[in-house]
Amino acid sequence: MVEVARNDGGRVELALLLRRLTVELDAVGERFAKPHGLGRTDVRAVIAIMDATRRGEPLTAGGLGAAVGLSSASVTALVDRLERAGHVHRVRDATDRRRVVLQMSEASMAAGAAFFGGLQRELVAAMDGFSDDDLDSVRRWLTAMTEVVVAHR
Amino acid sequence: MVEVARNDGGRVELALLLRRLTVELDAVGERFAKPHGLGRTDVRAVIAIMDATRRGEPLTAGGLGAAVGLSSASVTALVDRLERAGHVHRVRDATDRRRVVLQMSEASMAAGAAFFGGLQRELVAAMDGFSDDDLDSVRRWLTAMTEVVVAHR
DNA sequence: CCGAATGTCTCGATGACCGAGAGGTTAGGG
DNA sequence: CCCTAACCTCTCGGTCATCGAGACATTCGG
Repeated sequence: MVEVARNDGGRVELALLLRRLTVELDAVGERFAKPHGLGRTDVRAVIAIMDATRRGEPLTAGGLGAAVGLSSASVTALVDRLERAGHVHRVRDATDRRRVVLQMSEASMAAGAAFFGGLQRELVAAMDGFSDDDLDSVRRWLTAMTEVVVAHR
Repeated sequence: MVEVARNDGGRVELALLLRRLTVELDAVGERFAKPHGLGRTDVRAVIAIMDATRRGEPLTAGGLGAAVGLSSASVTALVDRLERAGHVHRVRDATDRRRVVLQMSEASMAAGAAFFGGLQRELVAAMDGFSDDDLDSVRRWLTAMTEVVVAHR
């Protein structure tokens, strides 16, 4: 690894920086989860539900399972946990009464917005020191890296 | 979120791109874990052991626990699993015989290098389309973002 | 109206994790 | 040389997240 870092123009270093950043972002997730009595999966679930709600396409139990990669049995247990903790409500869909749509509670929506929204604002603020050209480079880079990662099997 | 995206020069979009990328990188970890009979934690452990070994400071059981945030009991179980699967060996430290240092097996080292090294090569290759200035912008940005994330409590 | 498809939940089993504490090892002071 | 405190790892018992299989309710097409 180190020995490769000679004539690559620092490209390997960027890969390592990226890994470091993802590790730290992971840690942030845990710092959010702990005080709220949530586990890893629960945070992913909450984020998925909030994202879907914001998109105006509320998640169903099944959709949540697909989103976070859980079996139906696990989704039931997961939603039980989140509901018991007051983070989501189960609501029977009016048009298809087999389905259960998940709604975030006001309080949890606010808590999530405060935590992650706060982080996002800090990140955006830290971008003030960058020119539009800088940020455009970053955007293209992030897009390229994501494509590689998605394609990697 | 969307409504903030008007006059920020795409900064929020970058934050979302970053999140997308971390999610995909997470998925890569799982694609590595599954076929090798490993769990989430196991992969983190293997990476920690490989990193430490490369640094020339082999991890002990206790060090591994600190690195991945597990109790000593869990570390024992974790190392049991990895050892049973043939990924690591327990070796009593010669100078301090209380300690157990962990060594990756040749085979697993090779498998890890093939998988993650391969991904790294693809990432580096995808950076060919970027100028040195581009990459310098990216480097500064990654560094700045990491600082924000680390500082966020 | 009936059967197949669909969405969610229940049950029992498995495995990862933790807290408490046992057991062996080292270092330092009488 | 021994005793004790500190240290590192492992064992034990319990808790919780997850899964596979299948039950139950609902919808949809013929």
